[in-house]
Amino acid sequence: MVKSPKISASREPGGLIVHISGLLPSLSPAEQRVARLVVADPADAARRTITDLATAAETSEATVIRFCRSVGMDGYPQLRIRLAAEAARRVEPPDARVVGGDIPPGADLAQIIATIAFNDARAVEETAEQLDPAVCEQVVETISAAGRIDVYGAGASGFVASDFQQKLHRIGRTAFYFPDVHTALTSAALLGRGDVAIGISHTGTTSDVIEVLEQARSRGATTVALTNFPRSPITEVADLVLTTAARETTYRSGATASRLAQLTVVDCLFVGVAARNRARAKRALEATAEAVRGHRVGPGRRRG
Amino acid sequence: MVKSPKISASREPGGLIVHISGLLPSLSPAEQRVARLVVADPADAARRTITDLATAAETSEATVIRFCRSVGMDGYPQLRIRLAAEAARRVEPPDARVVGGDIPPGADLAQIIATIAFNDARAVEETAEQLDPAVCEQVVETISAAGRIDVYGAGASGFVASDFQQKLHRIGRTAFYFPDVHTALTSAALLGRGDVAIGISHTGTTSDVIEVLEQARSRGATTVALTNFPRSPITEVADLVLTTAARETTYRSGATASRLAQLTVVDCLFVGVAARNRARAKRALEATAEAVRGHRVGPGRRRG
DNA sequence: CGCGCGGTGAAAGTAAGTTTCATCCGTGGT
DNA sequence: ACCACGGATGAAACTTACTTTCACCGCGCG
Repeated sequence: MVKSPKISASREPGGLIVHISGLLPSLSPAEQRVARLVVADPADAARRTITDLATAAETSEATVIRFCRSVGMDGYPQLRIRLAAEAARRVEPPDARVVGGDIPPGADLAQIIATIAFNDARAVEETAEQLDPAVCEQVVETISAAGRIDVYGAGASGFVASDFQQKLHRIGRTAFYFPDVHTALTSAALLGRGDVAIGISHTGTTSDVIEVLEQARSRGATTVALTNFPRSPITEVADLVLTTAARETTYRSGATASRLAQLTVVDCLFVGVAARNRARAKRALEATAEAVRGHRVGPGRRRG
Repeated sequence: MVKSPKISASREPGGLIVHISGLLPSLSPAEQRVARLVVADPADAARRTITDLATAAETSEATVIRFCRSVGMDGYPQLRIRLAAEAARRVEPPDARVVGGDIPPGADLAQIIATIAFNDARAVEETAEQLDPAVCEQVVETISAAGRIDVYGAGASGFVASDFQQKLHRIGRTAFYFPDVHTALTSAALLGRGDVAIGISHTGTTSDVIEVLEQARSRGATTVALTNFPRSPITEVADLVLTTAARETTYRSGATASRLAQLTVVDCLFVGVAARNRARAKRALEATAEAVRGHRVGPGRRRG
């Protein structure tokens, strides 16, 4: 027997609610009561059980089912998930985050977290957007072919430098990092053609790093700079320049966003180098992972 | 009878999937099969009936229910609607980025950059979403009131630990970091009531860090853990637990995304502590900035 | 060697969703 | 005025989905 008209809602991309309210007048009174509840608060409706919803609409479960069919659903469960999905989508769009700016003086932790995360994520994304793949490619190539790699950085950028060094080392490249300027200078003096010196400085004005890069360059090494400012002094002593895109909020002198951006770049270079020789990199990584295995304890399942 | 620990997922605004993947290693094998299906395609899972899902995971309905409870849901229907909601939200733009997964073997630099940046940014955002402001608040408070702060971390997490130490130090808090386990243990043994020990470990299974935290705790210090896995061993020796939300691609053993996530958390804590006493923090920051001024060179800035 | 315990699925039990059907009520034809 | 008719509706039967219980298995530990 031919059942109800059944309006197709199978693919109502964004408009289940709209769809329902559209055919609201064509529904029977009892179904309308259900429909109104659903339209008024989809998320809430999705949470209810069919009996619950029926009671709320002062009707029977049967009517709710009929309503489901009327709007083109197979049954109640399907309606439920669609409603949940619908409700979730129509929540966020208008983003009310504290964009870009500083952290307001009276902010609570939740606000602080949202702001920082937003800026950090932003810095990462924007950095990626403005990174020049061609330059990256050259850097990757240079590193891959290098006899020795020195990574320089001071202060906050020192962590990044150190990190990069460690990463390269893990995939079997000969890389160094020096926390101390004198040692760094010494090392730079020993570089030569075919070697690489990478200087990291957010501001691009850190004289120590610039000086070391200069030294390295004068010895014939290829120099690479990673900075946030494309025309800062450090770029003048670098053969290849990579830039980050971070806008720091004044309150975070630690240069956090910039550091995340730097790490992202380092990461890209690292993966690029590793991808050059998958097999070798993989072997090296596995070996290093194996090495620390003894320092791991078993997975701590639920507390017994 | 006391049921399982039940990690709160009651309000996991955007991070159900993240939450689940964090809990993954602490689940039993059969539950892990279910979890993997769910994480792989939440929308699809939401469409399935419990029997269907159980079959797909080659297990019984009972296990699926157990899985629901393990991740903090009341039952299967609740999981279902949450998944539907989740899935609806994460319909990423038209973008066909290689999400979460590995970098394809033949990828060029541009692809690598896009993928990494996407995952990194994602890790930062998701971490922020699932961070519990209340716990952060407690940590901030503890740090603010602490006589001494020790930050521990090994390997990649060591950089983060070191970074945190340096940041705290810059705003005038007495903080230490030790690259060496023995020294760290020694230091931990000297901690007491009112002091804080912070242990950072992505996997939460680094025995060195756990050991040190344990030592610190036995001396009466408040212990804080920062890890990606809410039920890993490290959480058992921590009074306060903060979690990151990073899904690593296998090719990046360096745990990059996780490190960005960790840094974001560190940042939040740092700003939180600094905000506690704006004046003092500001003064300290200015003083430290002034100190390195001599190491900066001229024009530098922007397009100088 | 056996004791206990976590993990597991079969099966029993319960709740949710669906169908059936009798009733109600308004309508229009006689 | 009466009564057939048909749509709307909810009670109850029925089916399916979800949840709980329980016995078993395999494994680590004393």
